[in-house]
Amino acid sequence: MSNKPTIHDIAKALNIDSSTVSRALNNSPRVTLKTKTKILEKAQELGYKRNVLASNLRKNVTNTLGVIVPRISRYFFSSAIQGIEETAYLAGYNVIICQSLEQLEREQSIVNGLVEKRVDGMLISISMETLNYQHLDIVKNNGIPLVFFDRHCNVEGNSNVLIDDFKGGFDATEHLIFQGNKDIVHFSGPNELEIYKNRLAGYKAALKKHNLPFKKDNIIVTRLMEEDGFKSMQSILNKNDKVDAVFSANDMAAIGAIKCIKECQLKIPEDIAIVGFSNEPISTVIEPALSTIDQSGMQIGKTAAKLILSYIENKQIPETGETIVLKANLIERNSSKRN
Amino acid sequence: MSNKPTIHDIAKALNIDSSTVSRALNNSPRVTLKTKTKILEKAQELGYKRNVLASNLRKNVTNTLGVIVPRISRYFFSSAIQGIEETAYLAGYNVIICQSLEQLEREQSIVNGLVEKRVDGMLISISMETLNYQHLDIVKNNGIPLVFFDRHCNVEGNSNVLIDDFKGGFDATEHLIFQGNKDIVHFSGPNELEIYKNRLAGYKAALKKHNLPFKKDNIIVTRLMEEDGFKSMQSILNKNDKVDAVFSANDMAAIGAIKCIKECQLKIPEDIAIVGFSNEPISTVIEPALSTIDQSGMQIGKTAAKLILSYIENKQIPETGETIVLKANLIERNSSKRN
DNA sequence: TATCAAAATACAATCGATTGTATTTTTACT
DNA sequence: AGTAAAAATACAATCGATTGTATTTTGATA
Repeated sequence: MSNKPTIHDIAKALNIDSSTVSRALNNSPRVTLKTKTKILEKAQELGYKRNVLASNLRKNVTNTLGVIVPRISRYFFSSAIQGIEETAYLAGYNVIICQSLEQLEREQSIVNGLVEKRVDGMLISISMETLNYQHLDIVKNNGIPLVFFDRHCNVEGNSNVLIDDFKGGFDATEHLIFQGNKDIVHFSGPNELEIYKNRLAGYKAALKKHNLPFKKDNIIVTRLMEEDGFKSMQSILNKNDKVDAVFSANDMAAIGAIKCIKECQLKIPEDIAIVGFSNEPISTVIEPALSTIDQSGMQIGKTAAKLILSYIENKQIPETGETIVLKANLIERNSSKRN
Repeated sequence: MSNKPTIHDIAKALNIDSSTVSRALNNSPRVTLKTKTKILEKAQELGYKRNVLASNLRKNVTNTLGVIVPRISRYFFSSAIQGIEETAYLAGYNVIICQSLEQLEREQSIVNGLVEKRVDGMLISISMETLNYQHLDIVKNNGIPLVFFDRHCNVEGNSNVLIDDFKGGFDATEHLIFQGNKDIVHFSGPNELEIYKNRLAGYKAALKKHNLPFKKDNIIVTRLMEEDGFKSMQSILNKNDKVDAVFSANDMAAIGAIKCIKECQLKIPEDIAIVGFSNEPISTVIEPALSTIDQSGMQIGKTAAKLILSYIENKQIPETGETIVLKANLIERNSSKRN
């Protein structure tokens, strides 16, 4: 089929055995230096390239990580992927990227595909539709290390790399309270997802600490797209004139809200103050600049990659998972700072 | 090593040959329906999963595309990757993503790695340092189809998916001229890159058409990061008070320029009008909203993926490459529209 | 020089699926 | 029933590298 030289060609040319060639190319101490150089020269001469497929089959590894995210083009995820790729590259691993597009069914089929492809490890940030986790059992059953990042599930024994969503939610809300706001709406995401649960819990805790009443009506659950934020804001402005602040569980919805408020000729933060979550680049550009919780996708990605690489290299997944929680810091900008 | 069932286990259990099992699982017409169902049932019973590594070795394919971009987290690239992934997924392919981080050396090593890994096809948007292309020869030499997208190189026989950079540059510049601007600066990127050459050429052509003089000093070449745009704008404001508009070869630099202009208390577009390039989401959020050339990463990605998949499926790379040029349309926003 | 341990290399099985060819079984027709 | 053609299945090599074991070679020592 192809004319690519193999170790057998090298062996034949030098009248030695292919096992010796293989060992020489892998720099095994079992081959004498003289033979090694002879073999390396011949390999060079023939333009030999190792067939990774054959090697992988024999060794049952792929030097590949599988990564599943809801959507690659979301800044948070693309920067997480960037961190994963950089870390994996340094360790000699490649990264297969897949996107669930927030669909459970697709996530399931991707998981199966990656297991079939024998990735050495898997990193996942689950979709908004992922409310049960059976489709992930297959990963563990096949002995493939699995690390969740950001969007995880609350299951004992999993390994996760997260940011401190509770503290983020708490700080964001408390900051709004410090600025004198009393009636704070929270834009939340699907509340089956841990991250949104925890941000909401932080919000509640801050209200409680400062003796502000928790109103069920002040929680608006959507998918937190920009349009969702816009519409949510519209409905607030239509029915309740007491709301003086919004804590949005992500930046995109916050930006939708800002656009809505500006269209209504209201002032930010004087009429409505806003805090977002994620510190996407866009948050420094909108006017007023959006206060938000800094969540470095890059750092999460790097941490998650390091964690899974450690499992792979040690050939052992800890029985009880590890969870690494990264700091989430409030960045105060003009969308919430009253003078 | 592992206890995973193979076709041999199925064969043994049914007292037939493994070749028949293989054919049955691949739905070959050479196996009778009765045997097929028997085999499928047994496979199900044993929890058989095909070993893709073995299959790949034998068939010498990987069902994997390699993608190289300068940086994953740039919106244009992440949306191109999104398009590539979606298209590849539908065709049953996975996508390995690598980033050159604008470094030639790293790009070289990535290319070698992907060739070694035997990807079935490769998509690349070259780095800013990529001024010669020898490291790409190995791709063709190994019979791997290669498609450039966006950042390509001007080499006969390559296949490319591009947008119409010349027209984009021309339209952006002419639009500024129509708005009454007479002294238009152009922020350009490394002029070895075709895309920047072409955008510049479009700029020049528009000036010429409208009998405006081309001034060498009005071309500022940087890497077009946001800081570059900021600094370039600073130096313009410091030395030349006649400049009335900027056409930036990307949005990030344009945004840097806008920030600089606003800091200097000048008005956009009254004092300086600005047009960017790419239509990144951020361009709708900045104030004033940035006029720009719409360049859908998603569409470029999808088109490029379709093109390379066609080469792979047809097992033939056209001798003389194909180049697909997608439309680039001007979007007029407030950063350039004078009333 | 003979002997033995150590070093270097060869042998051969293996990873698991695929596929061209050979053989057996079935089917159809005289 | 006998035979040829067609269908189904079995055999065996192959993809290319890896690795445990066996064999040969080297070299040191008596």
